[in-house]
Amino acid sequence: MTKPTFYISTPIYYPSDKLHIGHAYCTVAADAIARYKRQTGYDVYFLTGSDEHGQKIERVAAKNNETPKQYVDRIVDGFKSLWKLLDISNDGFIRTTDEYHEKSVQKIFKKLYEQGDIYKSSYTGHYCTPCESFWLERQLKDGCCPDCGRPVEMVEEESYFFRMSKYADRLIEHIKTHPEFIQPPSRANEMLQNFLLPGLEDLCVSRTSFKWGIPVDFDDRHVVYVWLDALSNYITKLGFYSDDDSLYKKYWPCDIHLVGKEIVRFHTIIWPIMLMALGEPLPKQVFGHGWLVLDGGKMSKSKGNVVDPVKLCERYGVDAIRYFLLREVPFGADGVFSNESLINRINSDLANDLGNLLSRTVAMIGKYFDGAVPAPTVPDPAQDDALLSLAASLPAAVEAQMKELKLPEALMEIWKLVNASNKYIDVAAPWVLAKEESQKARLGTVLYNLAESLRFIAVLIQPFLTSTPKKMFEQLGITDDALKTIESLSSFGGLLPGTQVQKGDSLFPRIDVKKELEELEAQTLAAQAAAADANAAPAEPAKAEEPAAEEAEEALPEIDYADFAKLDLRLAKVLACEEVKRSKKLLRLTLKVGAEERTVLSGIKQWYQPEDLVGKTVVLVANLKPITLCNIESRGMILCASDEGDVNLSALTTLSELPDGLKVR
RNA sequence: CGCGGGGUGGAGCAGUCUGGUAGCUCAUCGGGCUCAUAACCCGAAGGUCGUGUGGUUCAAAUCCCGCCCCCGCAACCA
Repeated sequence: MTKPTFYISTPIYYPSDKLHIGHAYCTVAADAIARYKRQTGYDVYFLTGSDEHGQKIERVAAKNNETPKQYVDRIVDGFKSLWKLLDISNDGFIRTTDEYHEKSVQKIFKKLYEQGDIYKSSYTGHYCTPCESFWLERQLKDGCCPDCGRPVEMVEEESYFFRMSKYADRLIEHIKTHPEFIQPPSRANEMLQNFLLPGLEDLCVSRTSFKWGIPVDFDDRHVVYVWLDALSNYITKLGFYSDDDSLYKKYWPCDIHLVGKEIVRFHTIIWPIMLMALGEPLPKQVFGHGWLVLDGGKMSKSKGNVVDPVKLCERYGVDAIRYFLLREVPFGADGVFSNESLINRINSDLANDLGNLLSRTVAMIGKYFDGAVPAPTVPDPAQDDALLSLAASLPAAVEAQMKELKLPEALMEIWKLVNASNKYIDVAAPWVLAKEESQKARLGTVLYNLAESLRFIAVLIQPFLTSTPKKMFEQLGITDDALKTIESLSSFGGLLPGTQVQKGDSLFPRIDVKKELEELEAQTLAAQAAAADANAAPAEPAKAEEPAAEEAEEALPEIDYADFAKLDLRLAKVLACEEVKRSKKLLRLTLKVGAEERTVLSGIKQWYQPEDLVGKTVVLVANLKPITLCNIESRGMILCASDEGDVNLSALTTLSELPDGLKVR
């Protein structure tokens, strides 16, 4: 009989930076699921990888004086070594720069073009000429390029578009009839309400503004743009549209795409529509996991609070980190990361409960039976039943949780046996039995039950922790691989009496919380000081962080008077001012400019009450191209001054009262 | 009226769908034990379940309505 297949993927991560603990979380979770499925008899394919194209990479590489390829090679090596460190058991690693992928994507693009789902049109956006890049509205900083601080202009670029709207109805239908498709279910509502039901826009799928991407083979000025390239990885790695698509035939459709909640949208809208257009089956499930949130809020480079998984592993060990990630975060929701919660988790669950249990059990077998596991000859149902029946029911209990991808709950089930074993020791009191020679057989039974329970535990935690079960088997003296399988748990009593146990090191040394936190605090301070030094001294740029923004801050290029004269600046009187409903930022101002009245929107709700402004004279850029925001046309902008973080802001006005309409120059 | 999630003992969460004595982990306090990594086991204290003293009901954390606060997504700082 052939095994059923199971295909699981993580996102392919973007190598613009090193990976942080959030990426590690997703990949470790996928790994635990993959290992569990293998353990329970599936033929698993587990895929992860890297998404290597795009302008950002092109640019970061240039900053490092590397070619994009050199740069991604280096960073992706880092990805791979992190996964190795974390004992990730992926079967494949795809890089979007791999040749098979590029070829296959070109074929996909061509097919969609030929069948009319991709068409050529043009795209209008904010363009920064010196940087040669397009920016989204919200990326702009004070209306200027976030990279160099210079003004952007509206530019049209020829692009290919993917006709998503054509498949929207089918997708809506699919989501409604397949409740398991988007998990957790709240995400499905979000997608439906926010994107699908209001109507899909066609997606821009090519760019001419940069080169670092897969060329469109029939129009080489264009490069395939992000999603069509990246999402395809899930099938190109399996050989889709290649000479050998046997893996594709075997494993597709995917069982689970595990993704962060921020990219659920792309995986549940763009990706299925791409597959529909290709005439291929859709993945069975897209699971959006939550984030590891730091004490102070979201993890971000600018806050300087990014948690490096490598450092954590060095300090606490890989299994401790894996355990924390899998246990602490409710799957599908956000979880909080803090050093304190990490250390507490390690101490209580791993050191106190599990490590200590193994230690005391092995020690007693050593002490009372010279290290040979005794035979269970004298059962005492009153004491033993609770333990034995719990152990017997455990594999099914774990399965029930894993079926719903409830990883923390699965671990909690296993820990019930850990706790029950500790309690069993207390109830059976082996040290009392040891005092009476007549109780020796009963003592042996108690210790046997403990050792066997530990074997159950070791077997069941194998998907979650990787080195710990090995150490446990070693200390328990179990060498027969048959005793390490899930099948060997079908009955309690697989462990052979006479097995020689071996006292070893503590599984998880206990951490002194207070001392540890103090030390970490000191380290953080040192790191901050070092960072400050690095900023002050323009020495070797160890890593290309983001100094560019600051450099650009002071110096905009000189302009001629003629450039300035293009601005029509006017004094304007605020006749009326009201909040724009549905907007967090905008105030709607009615201005009198000489004989004229006009409506101007300004994003200053945060700083001004509407009544603060009425009657005031402000400076208006009168000949700015009108724009529609929140369905209101804004004709011009008023000038304000603000500090770096936009903490303080003030609208500009005049020192003495002057009539509105006057020219400012 | 954009969409969604959340507000439960000091901290983090479950319970809400299918109303019926408010549960778990950690921290605190008391006790037990000494095999073990000052670990383990037992017990206690601590909550008017955001709010209206709203509605339905014999009965509401749970269902309905209003309001407040937090967080994410989306959309707009011209």
